[in-house]
Amino acid sequence: MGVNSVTLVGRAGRDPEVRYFESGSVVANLTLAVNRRSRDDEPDWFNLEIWGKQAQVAADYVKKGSLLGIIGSLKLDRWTDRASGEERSKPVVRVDRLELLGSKRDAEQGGGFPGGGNEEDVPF
Amino acid sequence: MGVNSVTLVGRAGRDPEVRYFESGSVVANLTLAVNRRSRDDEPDWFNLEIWGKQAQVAADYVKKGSLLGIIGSLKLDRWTDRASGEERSKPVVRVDRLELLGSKRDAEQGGGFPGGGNEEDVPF
Amino acid sequence: MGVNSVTLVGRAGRDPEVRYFESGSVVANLTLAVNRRSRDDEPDWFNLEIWGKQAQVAADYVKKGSLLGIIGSLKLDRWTDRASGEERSKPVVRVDRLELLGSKRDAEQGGGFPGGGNEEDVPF
Amino acid sequence: MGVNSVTLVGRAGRDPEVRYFESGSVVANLTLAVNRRSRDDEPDWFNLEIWGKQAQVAADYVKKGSLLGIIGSLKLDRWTDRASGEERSKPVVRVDRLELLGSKRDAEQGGGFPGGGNEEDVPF
DNA sequence: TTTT
DNA sequence: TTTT
Repeated sequence: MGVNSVTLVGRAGRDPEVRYFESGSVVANLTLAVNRRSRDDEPDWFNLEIWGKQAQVAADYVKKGSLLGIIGSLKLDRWTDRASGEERSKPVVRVDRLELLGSKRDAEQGGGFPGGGNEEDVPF
Repeated sequence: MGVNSVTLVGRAGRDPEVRYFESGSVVANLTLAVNRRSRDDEPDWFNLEIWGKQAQVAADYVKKGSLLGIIGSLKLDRWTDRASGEERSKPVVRVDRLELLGSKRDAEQGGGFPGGGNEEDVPF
Repeated sequence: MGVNSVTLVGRAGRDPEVRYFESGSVVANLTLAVNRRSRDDEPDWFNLEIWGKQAQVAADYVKKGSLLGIIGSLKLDRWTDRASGEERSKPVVRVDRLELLGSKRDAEQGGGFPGGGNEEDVPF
Repeated sequence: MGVNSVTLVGRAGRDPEVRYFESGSVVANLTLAVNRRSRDDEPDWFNLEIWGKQAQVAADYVKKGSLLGIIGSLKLDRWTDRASGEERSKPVVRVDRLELLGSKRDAEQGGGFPGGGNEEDVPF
């Protein structure tokens, strides 16, 4: 009785942290910077959690700065702070699909979006 | 250079809080319970923020328990806790579209989908 | 290098057609009526294609009139019309996740979806 | 009573066609190639329809080959073929938000995301 | 804090 | 018809 779908495009803030469990499971964690509409705003930084094969893809191909597209769902990790006793929560995006968008090669070979880079030119 | 799209279906945990600003702006805030796949799990609770006309729709039609579909974007409200000096953040879903998908009252009143299947009959 | 995510909520126009292959694969096909913003407009009717376990869920629980939420991707089936030689295409939504959001029966009975509440009964 | 959300990332197959109406409305139409998971598969080609300010952005900045992210909804344009009398339909993605992904600056500077991880440095 |  |  719930639908929960999140699609994001942004850049990895760090190389992924990858953990291998004795069970054979793999999980990759990374942060993704997603711009807001106005370029003056700070981007939003989201915590991504990726399991299984896609985690291995992240481990092998995602680097700090990689442009990524992800499809997943949003969950709230909740816990009680020991010191203060306060309820805390951290949003985590559970990634179902990970797409590597563009690459260093893209950038080297040029192309892309003409006239970009000047905020005044992009009126949104 | 960012894409940020969130689609959720869940139930309102409370009647919306609506604030009217002197500027004429309206904002409605409410929490949405979105069930996880397993019914044993606690749902995720998300904070929704709705501006403008859709806020007025929320004020007029959304009640505790209403089944809602929303399309919007995910942002992280960030602040520094005065007492502890710690960085805090709270995820907020900024709603661009709000759909009323029915409520307990609908069900009680015999609402729902009478005689579906014939296109002429589809009452929505 | 592609991102393709579709989220829909609407009502099943017919009971699903389910096919079992010798390989053990299962596919369910159904149409979904999704309202446009204006209630005066006709809804959009989409073709859904569901494979595997979720197809079996569709076979067992989805009826004409069921309110469904789906997450998937959009593809265009293309072919050449034999008679006219023209290129044709039909959009199909490949469903990755299927959520049962209630049915006519729900509204009438005021209860949930048949067999619900017991995780073992809801194999997804 | 409908939810309809589509998020795509792909490349423009052509420069947009832009039409200006006497009413002052602007519409841009273009096709978007969205790759499937397997690179051996042909991409899906979608028809995009963009109105208003975003249409003007498309007119000014989108070129054949531009990498685009879009958020919108899926509709089916339907008509009856005059010659054959057959029902036809063509899927159209109505774009609510258009994002230009990748920029000249990216290309000029080579390699992704210089100095990432420090929010102050994030150049997008 | 929702709902089935 | 895009791109890698």
